[in-house]
Amino acid sequence: MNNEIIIECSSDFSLKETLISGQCFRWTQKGESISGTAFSVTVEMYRKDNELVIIGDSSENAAERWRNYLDLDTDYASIKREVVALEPRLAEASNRSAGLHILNQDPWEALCSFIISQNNNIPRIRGIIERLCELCAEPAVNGGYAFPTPQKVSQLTLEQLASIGCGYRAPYIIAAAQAVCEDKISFSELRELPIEQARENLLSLHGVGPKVADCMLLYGLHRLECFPKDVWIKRALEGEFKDTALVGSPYAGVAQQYIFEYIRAI
DNA sequence: GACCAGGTATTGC
DNA sequence: GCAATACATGGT
Repeated sequence: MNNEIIIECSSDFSLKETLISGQCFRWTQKGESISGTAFSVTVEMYRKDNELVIIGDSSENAAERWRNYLDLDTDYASIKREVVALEPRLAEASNRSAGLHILNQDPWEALCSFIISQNNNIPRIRGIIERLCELCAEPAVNGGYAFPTPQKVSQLTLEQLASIGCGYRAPYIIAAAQAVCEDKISFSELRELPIEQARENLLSLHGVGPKVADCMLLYGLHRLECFPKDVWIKRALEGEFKDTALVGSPYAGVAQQYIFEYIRAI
């Protein structure tokens, strides 16, 4: 394992806050390093002062790819200042999540993962996703499995999906996969459309409601204005962040992540 | 054994 | 339109 990439990055980035957070489900912390799979490549990453070390990806554009995935070129310090200015009660939560970035995940993986997430808990979501990958994805470079393509998923039977424990969500998963295959859902379109239209588009999928649509747009297409409201966030909006001005701001999604991690940690 | 989890579809008023 | 309810599953 000598294919080591070194990426310069500022102190304003935290691997742990970013990858061990509710926005993704396939990363695991082992001591000081974090390992997982994205773009069909399995890597291990750790932080060393102002350098990020990534082990396991020997492809030519590896550094650029991970730089983009981890969103290292976005100025989160200024985003944080902006949302805290708008909502002073966010000061503590944003400090606790210091260095959290919103990933540039594969949009299909985000859509599928958050369909699975509905009325479900995080450990179980992770388990279902891993079993889905083992069931029908290609082996990843450097071990483990890729995330399965929509083509592969669309061909699964309800029985196969039942066998990995995804419960009543099985038909939703197949419907979403088919919609992507048939280009009824186009991620390149969703990336460009005004947010309300992008949302409408996703809501046409059976099994995708407002929360999953917002998660898909925020985590899969980096639409940072989306503010997914799950049970935890709704609780926060009733209590500690009652009548917040955050919803509707251009970086509401980043604030949402701060609040999500904060509320859950209490 | 009831209750909960990064909700949604369906039904009934 | 809005409030209730069923839905699979596994953990507490």
